[in-house]
Amino acid sequence: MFNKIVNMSEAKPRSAEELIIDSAMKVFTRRGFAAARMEEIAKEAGINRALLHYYFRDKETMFAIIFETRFKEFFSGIGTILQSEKSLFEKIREIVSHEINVLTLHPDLPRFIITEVASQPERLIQYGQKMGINPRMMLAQFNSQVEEAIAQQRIIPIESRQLLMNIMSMCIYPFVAKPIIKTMMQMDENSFGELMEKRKNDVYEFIIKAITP
Amino acid sequence: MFNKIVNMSEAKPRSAEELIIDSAMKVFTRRGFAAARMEEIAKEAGINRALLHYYFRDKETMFAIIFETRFKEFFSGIGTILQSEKSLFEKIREIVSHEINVLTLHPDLPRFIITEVASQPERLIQYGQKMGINPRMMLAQFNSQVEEAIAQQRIIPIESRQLLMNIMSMCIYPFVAKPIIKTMMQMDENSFGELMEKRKNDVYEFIIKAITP
DNA sequence: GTCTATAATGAGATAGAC
DNA sequence: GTCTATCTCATTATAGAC
Repeated sequence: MFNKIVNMSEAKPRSAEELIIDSAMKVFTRRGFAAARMEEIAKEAGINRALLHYYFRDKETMFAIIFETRFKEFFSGIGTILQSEKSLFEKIREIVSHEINVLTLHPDLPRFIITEVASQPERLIQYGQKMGINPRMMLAQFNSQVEEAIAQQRIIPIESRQLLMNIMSMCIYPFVAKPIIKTMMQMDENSFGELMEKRKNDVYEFIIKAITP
Repeated sequence: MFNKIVNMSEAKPRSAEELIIDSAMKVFTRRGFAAARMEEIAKEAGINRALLHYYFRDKETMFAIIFETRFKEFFSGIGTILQSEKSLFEKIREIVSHEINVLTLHPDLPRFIITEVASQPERLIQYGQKMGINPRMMLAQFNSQVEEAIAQQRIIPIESRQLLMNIMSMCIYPFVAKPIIKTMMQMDENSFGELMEKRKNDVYEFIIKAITP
């Protein structure tokens, strides 16, 4: 019990395994698989290179674990929202604020997923079905919701795929291109953060204005 | 003269140097700097590995040449349009169709630029000024154009940075995430192409609808 | 479990023949 | 100019002491 209290005020002592996972997450995300160095992972974890191989057989194995985690972070939220029972407009609001919230915390998540999927597209199908993601269903539901809204003239005619692409693009791209945007628009970390915070509402209103009759 | 005619019907015989450049372009773009292999570049050019070093000192040098070319492809078009004397609406239409046209021809261009800039942000400034790109001016002009349109109530109040981000996002992101989108939406190369062709108009109208009072 | 030392390999770069 | 053979080095992976 005394220990518990001490641990609450101190930084919790993490196992080597946890330290490695955390470090690998950072390094793989920052550099991508090919440019990541086992040395850098070990260093950031504060342990020896050989220990990486003790816990995880090799680089590929480590990467697979990291990729799966990040893959979930990237897809599970949006999947849940798309499949929920919310109304179309509510869904759009939720997607926008959820995406921008998550990506504010993990700005380099989408670039990581995108580059690694591009370099090995099999992974998308492999991990997708491994964690029970069914794009067909997700999209079908969104699609019929859009069709219905069009039929009832609550929104103007628009193809649901284009609408979904618009929504996702406006949320995700600014983070994918963050280094470019920051430089071009001469923003520091803070002003970028503020712009994204404000963007949650701006993008939502932009979309609603675009699709409302 | 006879030779000329023959050459016109045959594939033009390209110099080793050109073959290497073409191949390097493909391989670096496909894999990124870190994962690109000199072996693969040589193979695709149909020549020997040593010859790469004869024409271009080393991997870094080769990459710099490729990167500069692709950097221009990515930025010069948009730069020219932003700085032109066109009206705001014309500008938006031009940006959208120009971007989608270029990226249809070079779908993996933005992913390449983005990953390589992310891994070495100095390059952005370095190459940017090397080819006389001045983001401040480009954005300032677009900004005042937006402000003016707002003042004259031709468009609703909107922050120009957000508007520009929306435009660029909707054009570029679908190509950045192409492998993901194709899989999720179960499209083949053709249907993706058709969707993008249609997108030129869809995105333009989406934006206009969103900003018109 | 964690380290040091070392092996094994992969990949970039150079030397030198033709 | 173009190739084969070789060198060098960085990096992953393993063996074995503690």
